[in-house]
Amino acid sequence: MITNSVELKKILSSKGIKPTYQRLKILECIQGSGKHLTADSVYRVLVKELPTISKTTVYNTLKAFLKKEILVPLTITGTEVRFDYNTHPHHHLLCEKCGRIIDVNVLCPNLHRKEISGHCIHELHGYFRGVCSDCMKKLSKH
Amino acid sequence: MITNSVELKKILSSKGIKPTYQRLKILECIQGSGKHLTADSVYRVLVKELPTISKTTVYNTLKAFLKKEILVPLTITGTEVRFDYNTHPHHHLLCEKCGRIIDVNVLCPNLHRKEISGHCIHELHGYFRGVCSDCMKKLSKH
DNA sequence: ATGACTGCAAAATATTTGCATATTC
DNA sequence: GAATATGCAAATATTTTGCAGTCAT
Repeated sequence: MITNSVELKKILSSKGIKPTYQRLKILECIQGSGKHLTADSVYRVLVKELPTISKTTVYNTLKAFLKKEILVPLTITGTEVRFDYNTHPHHHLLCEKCGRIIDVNVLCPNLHRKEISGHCIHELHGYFRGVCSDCMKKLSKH
Repeated sequence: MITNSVELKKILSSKGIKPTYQRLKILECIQGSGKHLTADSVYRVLVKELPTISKTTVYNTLKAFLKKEILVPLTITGTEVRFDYNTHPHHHLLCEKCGRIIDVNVLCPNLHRKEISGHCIHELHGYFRGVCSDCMKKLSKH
């Protein structure tokens, strides 16, 4: 990731979102982490250097980012939403051993379909459940 | 759906789950609905004819069914888990207009892969976001 | 009577809302 | 200074946990 604060500001402005300090920090946090953070984890990271930030602002902001399609929601665990910086479509793996969510690149013929049996398709979310390669290695040592 | 109470009882027994009255009712409710219910909607349906049933039992039971792979969790909205009676793997569509979750049958070459870049795959969940055919029809009338 | 199942109440977790204050153009 | 954004506190929604009572074998 080479995207810096100035570029993130441009992205927000181009989508009609005022690039306030909090909003920039929230976007920077998610795109810089390389992970799939929840609203709560974004809050916990930011509150260290920005002690006055509130969870409400984090939630408001993330919701706005979703609407403008700056972020994509990952709803894999079912009890929390994670946020993915919207680069290109890809699948995910939820590791049943360590709980991590890992990017997986697979070819999928359905990724760019616009219509399926009369339904209009906007996007495809695919995720696998299984055991990640790291956990597989640990298991095979025993 | 032709599966009846007797067959459901067999399914539970064969998976090592004691087929109590509550458990049978819960499974019957989900498999008979043809929909994708949440724990809360299962509870609200059952409490009408079984006023003493508790949400705790519904949650306990559904969790046990997941572990034994009698049901599959649908985690599409991100703030609630829906339950699908596990017949054969299929994709879903979340309609952005009406909010319904609809079964979609698509061919997917990744549905039966057991391994991807070192990760061990147990199952694939795929869902589309878009507008369902019913809502598309309504839209085109204007 | 032993172990598993059920259900109430309370806790924990995740998210939303109302409203007053603060910030920005 | 009008409009928008922020943040506190309280409310809501979903799920989990502790524990006591119940049921079936």
